[in-house]
Parts: sequence; C-alpha cells; structure tokens
Amino acid sequence: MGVSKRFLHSVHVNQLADLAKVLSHPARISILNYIGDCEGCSCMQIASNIRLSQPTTSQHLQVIKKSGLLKSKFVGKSQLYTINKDKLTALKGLFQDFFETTEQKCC
Amino acid sequence: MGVSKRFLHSVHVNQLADLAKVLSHPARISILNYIGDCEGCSCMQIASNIRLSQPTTSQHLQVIKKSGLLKSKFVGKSQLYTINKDKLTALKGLFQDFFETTEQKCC
DNA sequence: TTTTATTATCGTAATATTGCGATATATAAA
DNA sequence: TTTATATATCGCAATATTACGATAATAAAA
Repeated sequence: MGVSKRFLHSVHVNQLADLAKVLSHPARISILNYIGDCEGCSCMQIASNIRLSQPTTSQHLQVIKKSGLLKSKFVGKSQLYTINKDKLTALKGLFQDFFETTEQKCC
Repeated sequence: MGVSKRFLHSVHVNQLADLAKVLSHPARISILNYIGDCEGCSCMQIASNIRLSQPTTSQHLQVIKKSGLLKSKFVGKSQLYTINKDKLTALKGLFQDFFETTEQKCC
C-alpha cells in the first residue's frame, strides 16, 4: 500500500514521531542552529546561510513552524524568525522522557 | 529536483538528522517501546504487538538496527532483539546537546 | 538430510518528501 | 496608489518511504 498507519499507535507515540520528523532533515537542523545564533533572522538570510533557495527554505520554515518551535513577526519588509523557547523546552522533555524510560526499561 | 542535499550540512548535523529519522515513524517508536518492555523479543512477537505485517516489521527493525540502537542474536529459531543501551545513551546525549545548546543560544 | 519455523529480502503500488522556478501575497516606502 | 522588496504558495519532477504478498535465507528439530 504505502500509507502510514498512524492510527495503530498512541497519541503520545505519534506526537514524538512528529517532532522527530521535524528534526529528520539536516536543513531543518541547520536552520534551527542558525536562528539560535542570529536571534531574529529573515528567510533570505537563512536561505543564504544554508545555501538552499528561498522557496525551499521557506518550505522548511513552515514545517518547523507548524510544530510550534518557531515564532515570527514582520519587522520592516522582513519576517523575522525566532525560536519558541517554551515549546523547545517542552519538546526537549518529550525526548528526554523517551530516552530515559527506554534506558531504564532496557537492561 | 527532489534529492536531499546532505552535502550542504556538517557531519554532525547529518548525524543528528539521521537519528531523528529513525525515530520519525511511530511504528519504530512503538517497536522500541515494546523491545524495552519485553527484553529480548522476536520479530513475530513485535509484529503481532504493533499490528503490522512481519515483513513491514522486519523492515523497520533493519532501519533501527542500522542506527546501532538494536542488538540481536538467534535463540532457537528466533532472532531476539534487545536495545543497545550504550548506543541509546550516546544518542540521548546527541539530542540533549542539541536541545540544550539551542535553548541557551535562543534567548 | 529433510522438515519446520522464523526472519530477511524482493518486487511493487501508493504515498510522501525534497527542491526549485514561477508567481501570488504581504509589507513598507515613494 | 504605485513601486519595491521579501515571504509564501503552486506546480512539477526526482526521489524516498511505507506497506505487504511472495519468496529466499537461516537455524534448529526430526
């Protein structure tokens, strides 16, 4: 078939997989790294830094944004992206829980 | 085009993305959860537990195994999978570093 | 060695992702 | 309002992923 059977898994499991999916492309990791450094940067700045086109960069930004990891606001003609720290902390917790639980159960 | 431009990113960034990719499918999270619980289980047991076919489950197992997160050995006619705790701990560290670094830079 | 049971791989169809050019949309300046 | 600039979306081509039936490969038992 080829269609992912999400319904077989718990909400919590799907949530963790969704977050992992956001981080599963190197461009999106690079984008997050760069936004962390520049503290409020535009799509064009990011695109130039990671050397992908503006449309591609914008697409990746939307994917990250949908997860809640990014905030954005227009300043002048540019939309400036910053990291949503609260969400980041929450998601860090999700991963930490997964790793710690698995670590403890495992042996 | 449609082909991922890994070469644009650092080894470290690609490594993190690769690990995230392993965790980016709910079936693979469920498999890891289950293996943590049962401590040495067969492909068929896992397949039955997560309600995917044996071939699909085996495919997911290979994906996880390639990341180093699983060990396996034949016992009787079955191959029993267990979690590679050392690798798990290492990968936990990778994620933790990413989240902590990003958290501190971000604001 | 043959049989049985389990796992891994092949082949394939359905779907999803990635990347970018073209273009629409949005914001501020003239 | 018109113009200029930046971002987001559309459309498409190239890949990649997901799932499973069929089947090959593997290990132990008969």
